[in-house]
Amino acid sequence: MSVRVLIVDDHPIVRQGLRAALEDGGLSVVADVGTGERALELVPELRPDVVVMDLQLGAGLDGAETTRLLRALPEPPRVLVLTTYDSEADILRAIEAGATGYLLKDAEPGELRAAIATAARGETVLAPSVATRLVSRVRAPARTLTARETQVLRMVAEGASNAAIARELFITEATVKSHLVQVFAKLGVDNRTAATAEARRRGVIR
Amino acid sequence: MSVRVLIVDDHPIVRQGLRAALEDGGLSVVADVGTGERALELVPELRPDVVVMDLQLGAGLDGAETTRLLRALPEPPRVLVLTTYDSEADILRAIEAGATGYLLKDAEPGELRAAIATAARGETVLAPSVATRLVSRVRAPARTLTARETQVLRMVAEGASNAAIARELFITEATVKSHLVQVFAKLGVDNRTAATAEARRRGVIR
DNA sequence: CCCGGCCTCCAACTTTGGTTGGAGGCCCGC
DNA sequence: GCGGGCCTCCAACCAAAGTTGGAGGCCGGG
Repeated sequence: MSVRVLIVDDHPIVRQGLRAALEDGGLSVVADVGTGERALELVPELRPDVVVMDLQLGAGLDGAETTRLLRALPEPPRVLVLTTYDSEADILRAIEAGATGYLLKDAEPGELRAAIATAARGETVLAPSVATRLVSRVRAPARTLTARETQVLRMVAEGASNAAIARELFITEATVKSHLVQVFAKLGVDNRTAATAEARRRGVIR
Repeated sequence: MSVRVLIVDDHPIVRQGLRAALEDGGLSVVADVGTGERALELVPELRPDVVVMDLQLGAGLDGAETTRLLRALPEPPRVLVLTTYDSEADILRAIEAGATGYLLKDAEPGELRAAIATAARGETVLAPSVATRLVSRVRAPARTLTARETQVLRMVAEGASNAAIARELFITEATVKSHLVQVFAKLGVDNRTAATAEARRRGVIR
């Protein structure tokens, strides 16, 4: 019996392409939808084995959040993330939300079908570039930013001053500077603009 | 006789989706290719009326450059850009490269087919959000950055210091600061990190 | 229980960035 | 030929940002 798939992507063109690619390969596409909300409605009813999920879904629920909610259902489907970006932040969010796999949209239809079969069996499947990122993250002994540091960095990237950040977070400017010292050291830079550039490059912010 | 279309997109899934959407609508897809180079090879031979072009094409020629080269051919095809982003920089580059239209990938298949018909007649077709950006750009009396200002801003966004920028451009730091004063005023901000954030938001840098 | 990481804060200092109000040369279009 | 935009440069000042070398409280794991 063939694997039952539900497609979540906000682009109609991509939905149509996926459907064609999967049905050509003998898979059964039970539905294709454009929003996370719609996916949450249909999954309990249609019981797909695998949900193919885009991360960027326009307004409303995003792909990672939808994945988390789907995985919280009784007898949840496997979720295979299929997206354009391989930023570290996206990958980590998706995996920690419970995704069984992470593929990029430049995948060939054949790879994609193989990945769905693998995901249906509950085995993890990662695109090569995604795997590389994860491995290098494990190897590099986690010069990883803490939650607070990331939060501060994100505000810096928006153009906020230290004073503004302090106000918004109800801490002193001294503390903001302390966090930034850590951030600069971890990213190997020495000023805030370089930090946002490097963070973007590494994908810790988008 | 039906409109002849050639598809250029680096994602096989999207190519398949586009092909399905267009053929369902009675259009004739003469080929779909993944690179600009391949498009340049096939167009003189297949003579499509309209080329549907993604801007992001991975390695090699990008969509804007490919558009420019296609439009330089004898009896060139119309080029309809179909992409994910509506950044000002992308839009301007595409239009000035000779694109006849600019649509976003969240378009419905029906809209897309209508746009192709319009483009085939040589009329311009813009997605609403793209049109809005263009109009607001015309209305706002061109608080537009000069070449030099953009160059400096781009280096700022990379995290370069004023001193580093001065060195690289063979000008003094005073000049760099002068340019930045202009940039800040035009973008309505008062520091370099906010400037890069705003520039990114407006799509003047990516 | 104590160690380590995280978050908070401080003072005092140096450096960089940003502001103000200029100026001159160049080139283009009117 | 001249006005205007662009690019260049200057001095001097003020305001942020970044550095250094601390410290204390909290929490979770060994």
